[in-house]
Formats: sequence, structure tokens, C-alpha cells
Amino acid sequence: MGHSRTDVVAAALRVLDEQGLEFCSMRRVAAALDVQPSALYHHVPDKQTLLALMADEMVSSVRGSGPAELCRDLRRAMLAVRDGADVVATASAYRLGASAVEARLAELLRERFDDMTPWEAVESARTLLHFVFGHTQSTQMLLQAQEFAALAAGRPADAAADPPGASRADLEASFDRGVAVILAGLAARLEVVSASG
Amino acid sequence: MGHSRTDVVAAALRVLDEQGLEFCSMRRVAAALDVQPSALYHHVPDKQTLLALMADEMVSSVRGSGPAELCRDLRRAMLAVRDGADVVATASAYRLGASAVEARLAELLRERFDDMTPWEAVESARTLLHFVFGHTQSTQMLLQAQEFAALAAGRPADAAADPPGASRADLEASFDRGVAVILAGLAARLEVVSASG
DNA sequence: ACCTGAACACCGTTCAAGT
DNA sequence: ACCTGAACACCGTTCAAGT
Repeated sequence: MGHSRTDVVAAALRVLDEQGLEFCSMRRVAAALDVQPSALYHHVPDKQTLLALMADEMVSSVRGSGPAELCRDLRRAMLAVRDGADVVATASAYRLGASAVEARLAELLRERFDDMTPWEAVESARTLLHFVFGHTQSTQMLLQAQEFAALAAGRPADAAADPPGASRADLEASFDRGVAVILAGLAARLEVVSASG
Repeated sequence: MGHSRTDVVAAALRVLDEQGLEFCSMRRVAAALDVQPSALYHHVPDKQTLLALMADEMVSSVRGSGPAELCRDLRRAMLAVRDGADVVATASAYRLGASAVEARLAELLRERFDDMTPWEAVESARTLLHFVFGHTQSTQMLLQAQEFAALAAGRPADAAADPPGASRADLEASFDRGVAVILAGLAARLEVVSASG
């Protein structure tokens, strides 16, 4: 009875997680569905759109009760899939503002800083997201490099004692500090604005 | 007498600026030098390395007397070449820490915040750079979309009256605010640390 | 040292044709 | 509606061979 768009996105995410972005080609996604490459174009107009749908799927579970929680949740969702941070960051850059996560984050920022204008909240959300994407891409690349090195050295993939300051826990702490710095900066700036206004 | 590595990088930057990253293939760079594609591999081991060399060349002029000035200067350098922000951001993500700009920014941050440890300075530099790359990529993509729309509408490419809040000046002001927020956050956090320590 | 020519193993996308 | 088969116009990279 044939496949649906949902099947295509799911298969693409499987290929991405198993083989990485470099090898996540239309042809391999088609092969994963036991279908000719051209069949994909019945469900999706082009590869860029497929990648955007994959990004939406990856972040669909991201909620968050506050700005910092949402950032952590987004990070977790991206790290859950191989090269997920690259896919989400790129897709997010392409449709500036059309993102549900950005809107949700802006909303949470207005709850936290109740004198923020809607536009200030959106701009602040984007500032936070630039950091979240950048830091998470770095994290993911570093973790993959460590896995690769561990495998090449014949060690089990989860062996400890990697470069100092680059353990999973260190990277998470660094991420949290970055988010805290930006939130502190937003708080400080709003005080300046309201003091001088 | 043949070409040098410098020639290859220069030709690649010309192709990038004229045709965009999508069309900046090894084959087109070779054509720009009137040479077979395989000849490039005498000067450069692979495309990834060539892109990194192009990124280095683009940011080679970036100095800056303070953190904010360096960020603006880096932004300017990336915007000067078509898709420059993508190339520099990607190359920079690949060699975490091996960047001269990152080291210079960390140095400037230690001058500004003289109680920062070297590692805090590096981490703070990276936080700033995540924002600088992300915001500049967004800016460049938006400006290119505007140029495209203007061309498609038959208007001269520099016509005014584009979407509100997205003029060159608005984007620059937004960028400066983001940098200021992060610097304010760093200042605020350091106060907390020294007050509690 | 620097380059050519030819090949290899891929890409994304289109499109007529089938069921 | 969903898919096949075949093609088109590309990729990055390797390698023997030339000068």
C-alpha cells in the first residue's frame, strides 16, 4: 500500500543516526525503505525540506518550564541523534522565525522578564539559540571525535579518562554556564534600560 | 611554472564570492585556474582543508582593540565574502581551539576582566563566538534573500524598504546588543563569583 | 614539482511509464 | 496515489603517466 511522508522522515532519521549526516543521502534513505530514489520525491519536494522535517521531528518533544530548562531540553534532543545538532541548527537558520522552539523560548523569556517587549523577547531567544546550537554542535563533534579515538585505540567506546575539561559532565556544566551568562546579561541590560528610561 | 597553494586559496575565494558555497566545487576552482581538478590535490589534501585555509584567509585581517571591537571586525570580515559566515563558522567548529581569533578574543577578555582564569577566558570567548557566528550567518542569509527578492522583482539590488527590523543597520544594532548582553552577563557572573568567594 | 587523462564510486533531481 | 527505470548533470578523490 506504499509509504507515507512520516515513513520517509522516520527512515531518514534512522539513516542519519546510523550512518551520519555525510552518508544520509536520498539514495540511502530510499534504500532503507526498499524503494527507488525517485520514489522519495512523491513524499517530499527535495532534500532540504526532508532535512527540515527531520529537524522538526527531533525537537517536537522539546518543551521546558523556563528558559534554561528549554535550552537543556533542546540540547538533549539534538544530542540524541547522530549529527542532530548540525541538522537542527541548519534547518533553524533557514527558516528564521518559523520555529516553534523559538516562539516558545520567547514566551518563556517574557514570563521571566515581564517588562520585555515581544520583539526584545524574540531577539533574546535568538541570542540564546545561537549559543545553544553552537555549543551543542561543538559538544557533539567533540564526543564523536572521542568515540572515534576510543574505537581506533581498541578501547570500549565508553572508557573514561578523555581530554581534561571535555567529559560529558564538563561539557554540560559549560553549557549551563553559557546559558546562565546570557540570562544574567539579559537581566542586567533590562535593569539599565528601565533605570535610564 | 605552475600555481602555488596561495593561488588555489585565492581562486577558491573568488569562486566562493562569485558563485556561492553551493557551487564552490573543486572542479570549478580548478576551472578558474585553467587546470584539471586532480591538479588541486598537489596543493591541498582535500576540500575540507581548502575550506579551512579559505576561512583562515578571510579572518586573517581581524584584530580588534577590545572584545566588542573584535566581534564587529570578525562579523565584517565574514560578511565581506558571499557565504563567508558559513565557511568560517564551519571551519572554526572543526578545529576547536586551534583558532587564532579565539585566542586573541580570550586575551582581550582577560584584559577587560582581570580576575578571569585562562580557562574562563577561553570558555567566554567561545560563548561570544557562538553568538557571533550564529548571528552573522543569519544576517548573511537574510541579506542574500533580500537581494534575491529585489532582483526577482526587477528592482535595483540596493533598494530600500525591506522587511521592518531587517535593514543592514537594524541587523548591526541587533548584533551589537547581543554582544553587549553577553559581556554584561560575564561581568555580572564574575561579580557573583567574587562576592561569594 | 606540477600537471593531464581517465577512471571510480558516488550525488540530487526529473520524467515518462507502469499499476 | 505510489512507484520503477532510465537518464542528466553533476560531485570528491585516486592514480598512472607525462614534462
